[in-house]
Amino acid sequence: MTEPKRYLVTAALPYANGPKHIGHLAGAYIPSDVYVRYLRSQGRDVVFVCGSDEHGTAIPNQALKENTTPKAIIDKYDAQIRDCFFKLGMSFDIYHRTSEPIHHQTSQEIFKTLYNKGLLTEEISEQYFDVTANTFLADRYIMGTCPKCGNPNAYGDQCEKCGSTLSPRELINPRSTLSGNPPVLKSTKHWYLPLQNYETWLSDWILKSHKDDWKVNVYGQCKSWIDAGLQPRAMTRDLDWGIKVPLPDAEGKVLYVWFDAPIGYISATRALFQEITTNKTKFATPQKYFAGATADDWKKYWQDKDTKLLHFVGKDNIVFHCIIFPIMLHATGEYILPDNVPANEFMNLEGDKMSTSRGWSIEMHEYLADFPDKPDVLRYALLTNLPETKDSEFTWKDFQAKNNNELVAIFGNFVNRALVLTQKYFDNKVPALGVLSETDSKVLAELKEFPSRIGQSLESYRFREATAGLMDLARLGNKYLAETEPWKLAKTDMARVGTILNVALQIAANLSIVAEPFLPFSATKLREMLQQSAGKWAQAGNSELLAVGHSLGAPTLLFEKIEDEVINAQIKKLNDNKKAMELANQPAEPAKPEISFDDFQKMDIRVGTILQAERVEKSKKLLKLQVDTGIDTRTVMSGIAEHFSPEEVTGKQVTILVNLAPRKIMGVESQGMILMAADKDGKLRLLQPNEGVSPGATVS
RNA sequence: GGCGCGGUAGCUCAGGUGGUUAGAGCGUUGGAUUCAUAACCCAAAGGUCGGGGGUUCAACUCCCCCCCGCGCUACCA
Repeated sequence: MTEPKRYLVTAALPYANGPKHIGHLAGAYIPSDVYVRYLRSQGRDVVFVCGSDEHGTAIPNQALKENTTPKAIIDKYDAQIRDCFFKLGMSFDIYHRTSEPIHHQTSQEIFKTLYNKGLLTEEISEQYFDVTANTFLADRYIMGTCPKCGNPNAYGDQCEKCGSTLSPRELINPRSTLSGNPPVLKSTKHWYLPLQNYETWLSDWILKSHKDDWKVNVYGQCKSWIDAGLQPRAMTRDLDWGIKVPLPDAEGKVLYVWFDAPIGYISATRALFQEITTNKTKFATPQKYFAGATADDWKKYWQDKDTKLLHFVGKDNIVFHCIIFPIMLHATGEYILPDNVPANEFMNLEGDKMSTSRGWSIEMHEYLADFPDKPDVLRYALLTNLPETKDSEFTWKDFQAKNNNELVAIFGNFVNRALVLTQKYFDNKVPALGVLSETDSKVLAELKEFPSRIGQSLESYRFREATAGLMDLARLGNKYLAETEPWKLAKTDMARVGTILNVALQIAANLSIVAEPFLPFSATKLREMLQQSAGKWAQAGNSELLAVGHSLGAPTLLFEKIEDEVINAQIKKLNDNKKAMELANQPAEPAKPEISFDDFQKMDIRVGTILQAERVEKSKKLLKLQVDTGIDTRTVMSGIAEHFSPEEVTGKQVTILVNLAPRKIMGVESQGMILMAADKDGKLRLLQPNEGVSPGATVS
């Protein structure tokens, strides 16, 4: 395998319309970070970019929902995601934003390049337009009756009841979800990228040259798309949020978010080199290769054939990173193509698909709030169970087990044993190495094998296997101690004990190097314990990392156990969250059959005041109320005792139906009915006039 | 409906181009041990590899059909 001159690694740009969850981490971010940290440890020239994706229709719509501006939305979620990534140890050289001017510029340049080359086609089509909101509507924002099953709440792209895919024009009685009004058809012009023109080229590139080195799930999905035949795809949208189409006759039009988002990788790289050359490094971790870099050096990473470009994404992104973006890059004639797109599948959670909107997810910021000192535990739990070949499953019990049985019991325990023994017998100094026994030699020989084996797994994007390799190294240490039993020899042969502990400590020192890409925080902690400077991958496997007589730091615990209560609380939180979201998302009760005005007129509804309230014996639900109706003072039995105490309703104005036929309830005659609003969760609320009115005021 | 990816021990998952007794971790059981966050170490039990056909001397691995899960897509491969 010939080693590339340099690497450019991208991690999917998170969409800044909401918080991101651990499924996103497992899909793209954690693996990419491990990979990059490994490359850096190898001394390779690598740039690692990411950033917030801040355009598209969902952003202004989220703003509408949160009653704020699109800018406020992206600022909020960009800051949140950025902060979480930092706390989880994501080592981007730059975390950029697609709202930055340099990205607008880059995207427009690429659009213009394609346009000037005559590679874009113009088409005029009729699209639904919301007159009140003064905007064209994306398919998802149009609802109507499904032509196939009659579901009145089908979306413009799909009916979720019968599952059929729709186009907005098929909907019966379409309405805009923004205003609720029926939209009108309006013709509009857009620029399309004729993907079908690149079929042969794409087929050669993917189906022929990457048949063996791309993952089957990625290859299969690409093949499916290519075999299906590609269609022209609109690269512009009617929207006032995004990157302006850089053409004279394009008022009110922006670039399609999927056109500009992947270009964000390029902009981020440009911005990185601008920052390096102006010494503004905020979230960057520049490397020695950047010495003497110029602002134009980003081009080496995007245009030089000796650069290995890698896109880490989740499976929902495969088509954009393997088909559309490469076609864009290829069409410009200026850019290199990805060497690989090691996309992962999805990670499910406790038996169900992760979904922020359904409340069934573990958001990054929530995890960090609950486990602020445990970023590595999450990294490890995800790494050992990445959805590399198929959808995988995250459970809290498994998270606990991975922590308690592996990080604590194997990794942390081994380090602790080696250090505590050294402290006990050798005053915390690395003891001398004597004559090696057969066991020692065997262990040292095995130790030597680990770094390259783990490295090979990483270079083939087998992160689970690599992570298992790391833990196996700690196992080797434990096994070595169990076999040599230095605590027994301490009574008779201290020199031998020294040799054993020297070997054990060298294994621990190796762990700190090999663990760094996977568990960066713990690796640092371990280095501090060993009083060891950061080591490079090339040194790993070496059994002389720690010099004889070297003083060690105080042994502390690398990991701590996580108790059942903590895990149970998380599971409960998850279920509570889901229930809350179910309620919030539950549709309102369907309307009752129509009635006439006369029917309504028959009801005599008034505002009354509760003068007295008392509990009713043997009844959980009933309160016995004395209500001043303006006409009289009467007794009303009301089933609100589970929601209100007598004290809190006394003196309150309420809405009362006064001409309801009297009825005996629990032996007491109830003369009327208090009207209540029942929320989706069954909780009751009083209906009160917004200002006090005199008792007996009629309601109509 | 079509296409893609999956369906392997109780659980989470590995198993290039078909070939001796199908693997790992966890869990379970037994043993050993006490330096260590009762952790470590050793060992055992556990699978008709979704179901049914076929090719082959030989199939978890190739072909066909069916069932299930996930994803993509739509008068269309």
